Amino acid sequence: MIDPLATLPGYLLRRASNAMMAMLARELEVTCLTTVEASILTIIQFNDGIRQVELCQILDIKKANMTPRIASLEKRRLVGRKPIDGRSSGLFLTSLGQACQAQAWQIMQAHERAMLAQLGASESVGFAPALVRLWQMGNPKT
Amino acid sequence: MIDPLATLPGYLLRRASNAMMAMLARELEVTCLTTVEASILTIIQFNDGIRQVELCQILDIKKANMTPRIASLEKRRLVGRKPIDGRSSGLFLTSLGQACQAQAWQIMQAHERAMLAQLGASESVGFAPALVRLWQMGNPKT
DNA sequence: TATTGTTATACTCTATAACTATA
DNA sequence: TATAGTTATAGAGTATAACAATA
Repeated sequence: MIDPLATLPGYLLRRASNAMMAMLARELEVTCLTTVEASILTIIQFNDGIRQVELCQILDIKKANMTPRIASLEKRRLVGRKPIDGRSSGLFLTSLGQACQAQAWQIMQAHERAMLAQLGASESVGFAPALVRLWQMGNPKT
Repeated sequence: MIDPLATLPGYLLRRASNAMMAMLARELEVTCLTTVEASILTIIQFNDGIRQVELCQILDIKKANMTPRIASLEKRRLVGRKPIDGRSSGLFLTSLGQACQAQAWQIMQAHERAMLAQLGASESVGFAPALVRLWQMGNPKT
């Protein structure tokens, strides 16, 4: 069977991304967090008091789709809100949220190490810079 | 604003993949094909008479989800079926399907060239091999 | 019995518009 | 007027189970 797409870096990019995301999702199951939830908790941990709209900018998620995610994290007592003004709040991690994030962060870092361990020196040296360039290529702004 | 995820190759992999897929989808709009439809047509073009189940294996799509995609391509007179036995057919491209695939293939190849043009020598040399390794890492079989 | 393809269904993710309340 | 957040909704993409027809 011939796979003409297997020669295209763009196709390989998608398949590699899907494979790694599926792997990370499985690894994060013990934390009861999805990959996006782990990302949200980690960003809040590093940016205490961040607002939803800023979270949306960083993760490129529409605000309408962020609302139910934050609501779920709040319902599970992982995230709290401190009013900033009448229309926005600063998000913070509860102590449970901090513990959950710490565990997820360990798993995410181990995942990265396992990924890089698969790559040879000539493959890994330019890997992250290449990805950053392509990411920026898709974002004509900035 | 601190983005702790921006240091993780796995996160960059996902962001780069999403950015490139969105760009390709926009570029393919003139063909009235989605990225997956362009992939399907291309695989059929290079594997005349392929069965749906084989297409599913190559693209890692569940057979239940392939059915409506092929039905749509058939309805649009891009793909036809030749009976193989009582339970399966070989897929082929109609002349319209061939023309459509050829146009999409040109766009996909131009897309790949534009991608690679963004990368420096040290970035591009190990890029595809790295992606293949990660893809295989997620597929313990074979 | 196993395989091919279909149907039905549900769940997630994403995208848009309209709404509120505040600034 | 613009912004932050919410609600409702529609469209993809994906996952499973059950089924018919055939090997």
